[in-house]
Amino acid sequence: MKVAVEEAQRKLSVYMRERGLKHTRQRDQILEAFFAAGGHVSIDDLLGQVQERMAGVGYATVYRTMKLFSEAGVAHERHFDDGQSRYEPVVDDEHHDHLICTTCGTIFEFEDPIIEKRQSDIATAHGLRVVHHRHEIYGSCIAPDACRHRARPT
Amino acid sequence: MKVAVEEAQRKLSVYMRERGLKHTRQRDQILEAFFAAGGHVSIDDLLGQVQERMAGVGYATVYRTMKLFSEAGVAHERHFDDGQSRYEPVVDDEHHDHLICTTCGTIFEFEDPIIEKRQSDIATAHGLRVVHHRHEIYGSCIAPDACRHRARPT
DNA sequence: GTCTATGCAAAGTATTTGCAACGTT
DNA sequence: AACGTTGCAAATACTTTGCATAGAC
Repeated sequence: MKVAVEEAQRKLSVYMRERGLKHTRQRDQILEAFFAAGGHVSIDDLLGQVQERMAGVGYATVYRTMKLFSEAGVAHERHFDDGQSRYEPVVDDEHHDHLICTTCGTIFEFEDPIIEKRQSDIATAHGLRVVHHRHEIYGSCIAPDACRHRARPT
Repeated sequence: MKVAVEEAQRKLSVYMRERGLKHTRQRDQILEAFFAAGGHVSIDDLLGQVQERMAGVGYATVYRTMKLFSEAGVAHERHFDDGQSRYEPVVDDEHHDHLICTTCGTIFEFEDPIIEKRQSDIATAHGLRVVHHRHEIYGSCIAPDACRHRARPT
């Protein structure tokens, strides 16, 4: 993970330098907290994490910063069924989709070449070239007891 | 289409009768406007259509009614990338996913057995049973000129 | 010193809810 | 008459924006 943050820091620095944006303490802290959080963090959660490192940071800064990170290509914004924006680190520009457990809320990631292939065939058949896609599978635990073990504090 | 509304009316009547809900003029009108709209209508658009038939209807009624329709199984709520809820009629309980043209906004529907199969295999591999899924492919027109022809007023 | 970033509070969106009046059964 | 429904306005949840001050370069 250390490596991932550093790569993101470099990528972000380049992006900011190119457009005369400034390096600030809050942007540093937000980036670190964001990568430390692992993935699929909501703004609320992230703000909480950031405030532990640096009191006084407000929502606006986190919102603005995450938007910046998305534009710089170091974060990806996601919208699942709960109506909040969630962000996940972009690592090596890899792509994946999500499988969400409706029992415990765990979010799994998956990537399936067959599905990807079908998608682009379907798009082509309609005269389109895939720009991006969203694919979320919501499922309930076959064995709820086992599922509970995977539960994480949202 | 005539047939579809009638089927929905029956389904809805049964649902309402079962729980002592009442038949009202606005529910009738909303159902008709909804089916007449074809599919993927936003609340705003639908309210506009309904008000042409019956002035004075407010947002709250349309929101509440569409929620009722979803619960009764005659409408399906969708959330695409524009941040508005859109609804589409449920016809014969069939399922489909969406392919959206980012050039002209046209929404195509598709259904692919191979993708469906992969999805349930992936869920099973993670100990989950698919409850529902969301699959949207966003694509840009390969031939924009041809694409424009398909454009529809939103 | 110039110009961007921050933090706060206010403003936006999209949607939901409380409540008195109304309509259905 | 009893109870669900409507329309309005207020409330809510999430996100964005205006603006004065603070900070980066």
